[in-house]
Amino acid sequence: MSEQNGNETPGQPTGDMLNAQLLAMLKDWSAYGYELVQRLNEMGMGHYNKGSIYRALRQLEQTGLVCSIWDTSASGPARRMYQLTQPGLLFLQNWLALVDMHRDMIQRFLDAAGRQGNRED
Amino acid sequence: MSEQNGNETPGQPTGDMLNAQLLAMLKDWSAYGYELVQRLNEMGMGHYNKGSIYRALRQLEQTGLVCSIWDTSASGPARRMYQLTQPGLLFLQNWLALVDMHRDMIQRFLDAAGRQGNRED
DNA sequence: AGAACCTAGGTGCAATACGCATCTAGATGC
DNA sequence: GCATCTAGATGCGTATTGCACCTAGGTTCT
Repeated sequence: MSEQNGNETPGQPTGDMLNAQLLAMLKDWSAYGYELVQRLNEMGMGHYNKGSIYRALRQLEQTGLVCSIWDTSASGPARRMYQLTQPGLLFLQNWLALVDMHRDMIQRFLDAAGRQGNRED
Repeated sequence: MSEQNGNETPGQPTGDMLNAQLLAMLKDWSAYGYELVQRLNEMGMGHYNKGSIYRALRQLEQTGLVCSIWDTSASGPARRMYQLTQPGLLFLQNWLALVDMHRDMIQRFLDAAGRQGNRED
């Protein structure tokens, strides 16, 4: 994942986080890479890298979480259409559970008002 | 972030995700690396890599999200004690907001019952 | 004493992941 | 022809990562 950029702002989601976003977007309808790149950027959560997304999709296919076919029906360059697979859906559910744990854990620590000293730095 | 391992299981959190876990654990009390390694592994969310955790802590210090001092008061090898800084707390809050967006986005896609075809793959 | 083990932090290296720029190629418009 | 948009992909230098290994203080057992 992209690390800090010198301040306190988290970087863009990459790795499993980006994978999960992509899989989620493929849940109920096929899509192709170019489309996903645009939709991710429209969705506001930071601006994504084309190269990383295309490569993430190819890797998701290699590991069987999505599958793809070439779509030449539309005019213009051929599109590689992706679909979520069953393992992909499983991954997504596992990921959601893990993110929930992560989120709750952080929330718990943030909520726990300084029980010893509450140093202000 | 660690990628797939050939099945549908997400890898261990690394990158910003690991950073957030570490920062959260430092919220209200200082701790040292060895301790954090053990506590992370006890907390169940996968088993973490010693090297990655020590390096993450050093990098968090470089970017100012934590600070550290050597603690030689206890017996045994010296411990590098870490504390969360104000920027670190800010990072944590920003991260939580970002994770919430990520989580909600995935949840939204998972909940949206197949609105077109609902292919079972 | 010294061997074995635990704590604590760290490094070296190969493999992977990433951002950025660039490339190919079809289609459309001028 | 030439510019531009769509669509996918790659090359390359850097950053991260996992794994194994190393240093060093301390305790326990023999």
